Amino acid sequence: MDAEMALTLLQIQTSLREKLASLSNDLFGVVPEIIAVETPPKTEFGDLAFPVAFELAKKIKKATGEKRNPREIAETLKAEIEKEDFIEKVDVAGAGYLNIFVDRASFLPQNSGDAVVGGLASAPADAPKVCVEHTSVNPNKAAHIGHVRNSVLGDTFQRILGSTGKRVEVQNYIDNTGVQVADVVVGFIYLEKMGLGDIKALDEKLIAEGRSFDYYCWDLYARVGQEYQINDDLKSKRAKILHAIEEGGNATAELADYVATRNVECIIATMERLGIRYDLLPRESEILHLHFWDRAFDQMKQLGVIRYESEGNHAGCWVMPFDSHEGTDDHENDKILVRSNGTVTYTGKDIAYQMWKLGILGLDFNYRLFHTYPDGKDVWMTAGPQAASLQEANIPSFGGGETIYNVIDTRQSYPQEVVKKGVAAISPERGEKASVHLSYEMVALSPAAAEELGFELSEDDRKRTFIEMSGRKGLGVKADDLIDRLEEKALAEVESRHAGAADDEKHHIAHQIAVGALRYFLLKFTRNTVIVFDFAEALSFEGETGCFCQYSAVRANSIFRKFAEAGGKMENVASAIDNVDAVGQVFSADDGDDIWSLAVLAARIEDSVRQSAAANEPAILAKYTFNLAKAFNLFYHRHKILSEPDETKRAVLLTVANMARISLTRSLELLGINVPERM
RNA sequence: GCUCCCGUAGCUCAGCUGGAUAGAGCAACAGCCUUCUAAGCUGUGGGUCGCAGGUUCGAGUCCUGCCGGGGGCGCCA
Repeated sequence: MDAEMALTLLQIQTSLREKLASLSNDLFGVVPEIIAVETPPKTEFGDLAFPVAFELAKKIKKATGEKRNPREIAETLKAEIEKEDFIEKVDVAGAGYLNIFVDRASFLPQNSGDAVVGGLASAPADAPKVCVEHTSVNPNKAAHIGHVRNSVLGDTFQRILGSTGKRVEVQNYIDNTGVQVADVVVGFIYLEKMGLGDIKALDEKLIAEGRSFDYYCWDLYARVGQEYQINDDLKSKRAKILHAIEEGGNATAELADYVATRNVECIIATMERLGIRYDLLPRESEILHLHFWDRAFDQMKQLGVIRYESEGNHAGCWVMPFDSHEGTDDHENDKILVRSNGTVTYTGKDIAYQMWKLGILGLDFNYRLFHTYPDGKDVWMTAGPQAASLQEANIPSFGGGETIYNVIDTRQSYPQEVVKKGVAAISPERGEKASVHLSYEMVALSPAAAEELGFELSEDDRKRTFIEMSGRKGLGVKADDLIDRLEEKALAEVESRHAGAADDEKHHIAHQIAVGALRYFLLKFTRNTVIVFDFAEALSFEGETGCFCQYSAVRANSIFRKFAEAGGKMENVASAIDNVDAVGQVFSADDGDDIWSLAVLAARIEDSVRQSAAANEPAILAKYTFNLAKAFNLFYHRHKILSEPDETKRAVLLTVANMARISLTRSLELLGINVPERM
């Protein structure tokens, strides 16, 4: 097969778009801004559909006043388009659709095997870098299911970007000097009466008992929250503790650092269970101690993007003028970055951090190796000024991304808007498009789920459609608990199917199924849908689930295992499908459309990934994956592949099944879901 | 009060920059395991796309208003 002649579906699509644009210009003297392409609702309608004639009719009328029939326009285009040799035929359908039928017999060998995902490639070393920040759980407690939505979205999006040729750096911001950490520190010092030594001893005791530090902190944080309500004295301690932590270089800060770091370790371990990893953990303490804010502040003052207020409500503050956002009439729209007492707001610090991410701050962190994953991948953490002299030789270069994606829930869209506008004001040439807020809705609990967790609800709460999780109240589904339950349930299923398998293997499979279930569950919803968590739904392995997709891929693999065991050779299959006439006959038979529909769906993976990347919406890829799995299951039931007597047809069935499993495996991989050996 | 998002089958959700007969899963009912794994497949029922106007050859999708639900609006983070 001539490699230069091989065309992927997306290339065919692009080529037709270009052709249609020039034809429009040549034949009608107008060019639509965009040539829309659709997927026809049924295989009988073709493989690609262009509603371009409607658009042209509109344009022509506007330009000349002449009313043209879309069908007639489509007929004119059809005659030209049909000349392309990768096209079998073109139909004009409906009111004027241009339906394209790809030449199946020549498409198949060109896109068989790994070629079906050939358009997806990892980034070359000199590719532009983008940064994705996700997870960013306050390091004062265990991660809950809401945090996992963030991490799974970010991790999946990161994988998607990578497959479109971007070099991706994943950051997990650690707010180690914030109020949430301070709250737990207040709990340790004033409620538990513990010092650093006591906490370390507690930590060892917990490990010995098989309990985890982040769970302990989860409960302690909730206790502190409760206590604050009735104990003003305790609450007054918080400000002092917070100040000591921010300042650093004292016993309280040391204690806080231990607590925060242990929680980070626990959270990283939780995420690692789900296949989620990071390149860098930037910490707030370094942003403070390396004076990132001061640098950002200087730049903003120099450029005049912020203003000192000498009178009014904000007298004594430095503010960023911000007039286009939603706000109350009672408050001016300007965003305060430096308070009248001289302290910096969170948004101020965030602007400095965003500037660093974009490479426009003019300062860098120091770094230290934080952790190495079992396969050798390193995670780095930022380090303070004292680390400057002992910087390791081979520290990767961090930050300085072309585009920065911040995965943060939608409730923070206002401060994110300020950050974006702020850095765009500092660097107009990069502009607002360099900062993307990948927002998503929260994961809430159904009243039933909250009660299942043992929380007592008021009458009013019970009537609500959902109840927000709250770390402060200790209300939430902890990530590790849910993963444990999923693994347990999956293990029971594996036991019942493969009782004879080794324990290691059974556990491994159960783990893969659990991860698939959880990740798919969180990815199938679009970002702006509130997920009302329901145990039954989250624990399901049937229907639209990760498990369903995995099962489909496992079945496909099993066909090829059997095929190889019987001495089958894929080379023979490849040469059999080079027979264009015979393959053409298979596709023109009664079930030809049916077989082709799976091949063409498998070939749509690249388009799906690109759509997903362009819309910043992993759910698009999740839906595609499920549809492909479903289509394969249907194919599997309709066609007896290995026992097919006709040699060419068998080769076609095997080729199409192979395309489907390669595509399915790849799209699952992009969702962070592995295909088990057996299920 | 200002502002953003949502309202699609009994339930939970898709519906690609306006396009073909509005789809999927769950739940319900009826079928399919001597044949590549039944965590599967097939079939049936189920819809005034919140309501009312408007733009368009064409509206679940765009515009306006209203109703209902949620978020945001701090010298918190």
